[in-house]
Amino acid sequence: MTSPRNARTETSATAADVATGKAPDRDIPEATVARLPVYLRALVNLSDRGTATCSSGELAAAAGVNSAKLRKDLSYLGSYGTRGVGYDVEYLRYQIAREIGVTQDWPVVIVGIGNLGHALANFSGFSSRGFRIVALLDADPRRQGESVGGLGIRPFEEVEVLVREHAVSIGVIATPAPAAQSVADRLVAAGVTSILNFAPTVLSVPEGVDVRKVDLSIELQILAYHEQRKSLAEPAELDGAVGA
Amino acid sequence: MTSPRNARTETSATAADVATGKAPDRDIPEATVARLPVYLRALVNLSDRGTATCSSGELAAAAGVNSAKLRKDLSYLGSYGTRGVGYDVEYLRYQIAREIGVTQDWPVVIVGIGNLGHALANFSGFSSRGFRIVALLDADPRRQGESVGGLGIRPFEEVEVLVREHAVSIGVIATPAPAAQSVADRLVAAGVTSILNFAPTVLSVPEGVDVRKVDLSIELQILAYHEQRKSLAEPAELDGAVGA
DNA sequence: TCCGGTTTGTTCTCGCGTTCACAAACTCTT
DNA sequence: AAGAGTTTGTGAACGCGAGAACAAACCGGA
Repeated sequence: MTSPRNARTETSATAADVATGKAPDRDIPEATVARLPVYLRALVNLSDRGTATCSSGELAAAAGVNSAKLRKDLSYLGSYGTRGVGYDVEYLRYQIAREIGVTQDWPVVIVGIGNLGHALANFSGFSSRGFRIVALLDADPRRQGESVGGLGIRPFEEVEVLVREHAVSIGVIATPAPAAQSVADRLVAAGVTSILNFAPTVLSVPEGVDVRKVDLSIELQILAYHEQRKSLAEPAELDGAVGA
Repeated sequence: MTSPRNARTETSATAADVATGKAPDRDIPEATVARLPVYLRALVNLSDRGTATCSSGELAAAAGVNSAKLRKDLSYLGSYGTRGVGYDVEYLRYQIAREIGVTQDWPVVIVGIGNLGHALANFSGFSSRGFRIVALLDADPRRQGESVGGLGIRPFEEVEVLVREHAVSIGVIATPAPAAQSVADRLVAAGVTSILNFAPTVLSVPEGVDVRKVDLSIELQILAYHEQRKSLAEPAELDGAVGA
């Protein structure tokens, strides 16, 4: 798809927008940004299934959201639908991918190749979505040299060289919690400006650096809270086991 | 001082109050619930370091949030602080743990013992926080029998027996995306009412079942979006309107 | 006991996000 | 060509959460 402009109306977006791939708006709400990848995946699924067009209701169902919310989200990107018809799957898919930035390749380094790091290095969902793992780093000499997913584990000391060499701007931290902050500091110093942190600790980074946190135990604890609420609200099975 | 919370129920919550020590209210905002585990971890760290009391400012800094937000969050649980002094670390830690529900043990099953499942099974953050992995399930016969973290991998067919036997209410799905929905259906049918889903797909579950999603590639895509914004914004600032 | 310093708990305001509802716009049939 | 049927895009209302600001409460010293 070198020129994915199908039937585009000349109403809203200027011709230069589509030609150069420039985004129409500059301010997309964070909540919308977080949902765009979900829409993108739903569109890829529809595309693989051979669907050419879809309505907002169908896409919303596939993405697991409200259709009104989906339409409003898409409206921040531009008017890519056709009233009375719906959305062209391929066209919308390309537009969202371009907006997110996954039409280009993002080199990524992973630091901390323990159990989780292994899983991340082997995770196909990264490479299939515009992310290319260019280096695996670990401070433990016993792990260095080992090969995971066709990539050798390098000493963490090489982080500056590798980040510069591959122009890496996104780093993944999968180290134990005590090491995470110093790893983050070194990543930032090397030039990384976005960090995905799996270590269960709060990272402090300078202004301009984005950090997203994935905390497995926190997710479970949130579930536990609601689970506890359920069992307290409906003590159907256990009778009167209240009180400690 | 009087506690007319949201004068909602005429049945005062003081009944359970006396039993459990101070069973609080019924309506804690979701945003607060999501932060309670963070506070809990910060308190555990403080406790390990031997700190006896802390102010809202200190705890907020350790948790990476605003101090006003922290105090407001804690106020939903009750008045566990002392004005002019701060919070007793051990006491507040217990109160939050009890509120979340991690003072009791939560049996958990993990389905799909691939790379990620292995990492989850070995993840110490689960067992150290009230979650006990009671079964590892996989549909692949070649994986069955293998032992991970001292626990054998069982056939997925045994899910009903294992869930009933251990009274499991929380399940973790780490299967490939195509299998996730059927696994979820079977988990729910077996009695699981909370699911932590790592598969990159939208799960549909009946009313009353909680699902939380952890999607690694989505997190990276959100970072990529902001990263793209940075690289688009910065070069333009140095020299206006660089021609394409 | 009284006073100054400190910190919590709460109220108020503001902005963001969600949802409803509907006009605009498109297709299809007659 | 016109009307009926769909579906998008968006304006407006509403609810929730974030943050500032302040009174109430507590401790320690004199």
